[in-house]
Amino acid sequence: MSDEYPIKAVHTCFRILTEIHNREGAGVSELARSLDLSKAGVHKHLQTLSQLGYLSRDGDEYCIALGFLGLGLTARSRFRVYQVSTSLLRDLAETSGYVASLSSHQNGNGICVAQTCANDSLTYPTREGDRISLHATAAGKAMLAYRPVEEIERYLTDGLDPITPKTITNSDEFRRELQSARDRRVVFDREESREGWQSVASPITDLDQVAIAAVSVSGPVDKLTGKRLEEDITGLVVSTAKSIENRLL
Amino acid sequence: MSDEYPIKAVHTCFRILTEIHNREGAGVSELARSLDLSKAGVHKHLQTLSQLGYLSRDGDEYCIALGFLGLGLTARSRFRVYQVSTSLLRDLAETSGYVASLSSHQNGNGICVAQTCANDSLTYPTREGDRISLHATAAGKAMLAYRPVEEIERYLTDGLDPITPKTITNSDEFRRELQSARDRRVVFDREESREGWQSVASPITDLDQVAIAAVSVSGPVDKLTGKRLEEDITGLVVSTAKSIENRLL
DNA sequence: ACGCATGTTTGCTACTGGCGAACGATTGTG
DNA sequence: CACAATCGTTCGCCAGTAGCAAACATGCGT
Repeated sequence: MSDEYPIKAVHTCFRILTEIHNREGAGVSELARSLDLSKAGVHKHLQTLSQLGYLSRDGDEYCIALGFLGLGLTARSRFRVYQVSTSLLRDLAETSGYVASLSSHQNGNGICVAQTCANDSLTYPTREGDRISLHATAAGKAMLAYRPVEEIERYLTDGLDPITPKTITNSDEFRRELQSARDRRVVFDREESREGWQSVASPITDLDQVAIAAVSVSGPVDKLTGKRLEEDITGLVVSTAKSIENRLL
Repeated sequence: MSDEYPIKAVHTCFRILTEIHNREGAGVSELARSLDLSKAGVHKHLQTLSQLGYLSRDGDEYCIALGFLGLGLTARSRFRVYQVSTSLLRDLAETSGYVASLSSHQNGNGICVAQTCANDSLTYPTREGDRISLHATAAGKAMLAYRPVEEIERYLTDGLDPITPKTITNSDEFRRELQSARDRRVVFDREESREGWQSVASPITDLDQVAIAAVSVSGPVDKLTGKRLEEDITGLVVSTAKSIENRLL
């Protein structure tokens, strides 16, 4: 399946794009160096992408342009889960007082689809559209727990990279974590993906009990005591996830 | 400049993507037919893009996937104009009672960057992220009017394609339209881009009086009388554009 | 059972993606 | 002020691949 990408040029094209995305703008030499490509080659790609309206020059570096906005927003609005969740997410953020997110599962990847903050002082590091790891985040674990066994095993063989010192990297421990997620329909993230932040998540499953998305609330460790997290907010998250599932029927 | 795109494969890759985007999902044969490519070639592209997470199979057709969401949203949030406009746009939509939009100019293209509707019953056909034509929309004309002369002339030579029966296609008439836009800092769109819809727009310019964006309000012809459009709403649009310009300093 | 649509796979070849090297333009450093 | 070290860009060039035609597999409606 994942021999190699059939069309190499497209692959390098998106390698360049994501590198620019991560660096929030970059120049030719910079990109050629970090992607191990020739300057000339990178330059050709940048020219092509600029002409097509997917990159724009901002001073001396290339930046992601608005050409992607339409693609990204229609991809999201096609999602029924997203459509029915927006109002519920807002409520969840306000009653919990922290950051409420909707994440989705697509092709073995987790993506934060929508996010609402209770107030502007909270600057949660994950943003809408960001990829989230399936093993280190609450939403990721919630989704992974409700996926077919073979998919879980395949994920485990790829290895559980440590993202913070508290990330679960032991396979057996991780399997227990998923089992507990299935038992209680809730998972926690205790600084496993971002130091200083913890979360609670609950899965959103289809009629076959396969996860398609997850709801989560995240807050800074110093403002969110264990008790409040594990009791009050946990209840809110689970009931929001349930409500969303009902709206999908 | 626009000899040909240096990297053809990337060009066809995005031709395929936009075709899927326009059709809101498509299959291999369908795409090969309308883009005049071989089925095998299209298939390779689709496989590559799927593996990279930019397409997903939904039943029997390929759809734009969430991989683009991150790219699109960061492109937008990088825009200072967007950042400072959101609250003002909301106010504009509410006080006018119709649809308020912020459009931007990038590489000779217009794009609707943000949009707020006063109420949900309004279903304005242009959505966030959509390309808008520079000669048939109010926002497009507002921006074009405040661009360098050579750019305007270049645009005129490409031809003013009629989009609706009321689209201005005569070069001289169009030049007069732009002049009037410069005189009053306001332009109208009277069903020139969408039948049944009209708009008012005012440009947002930088210190050199070059347009970088435009603010507009759109409403259905049967609910928006000429008087209200040309007086009350026009004033609101112009003052909103001015406020945004001030916030940019 | 057949015909016709689809998606997928297989060689094959002309073309092109990506390389190294060289060229100006800028920068900043001694 | 000149030198060194960047940067982005352009130029040929060759191996490798993008894209083709055609065959194959599969599913649908008649």
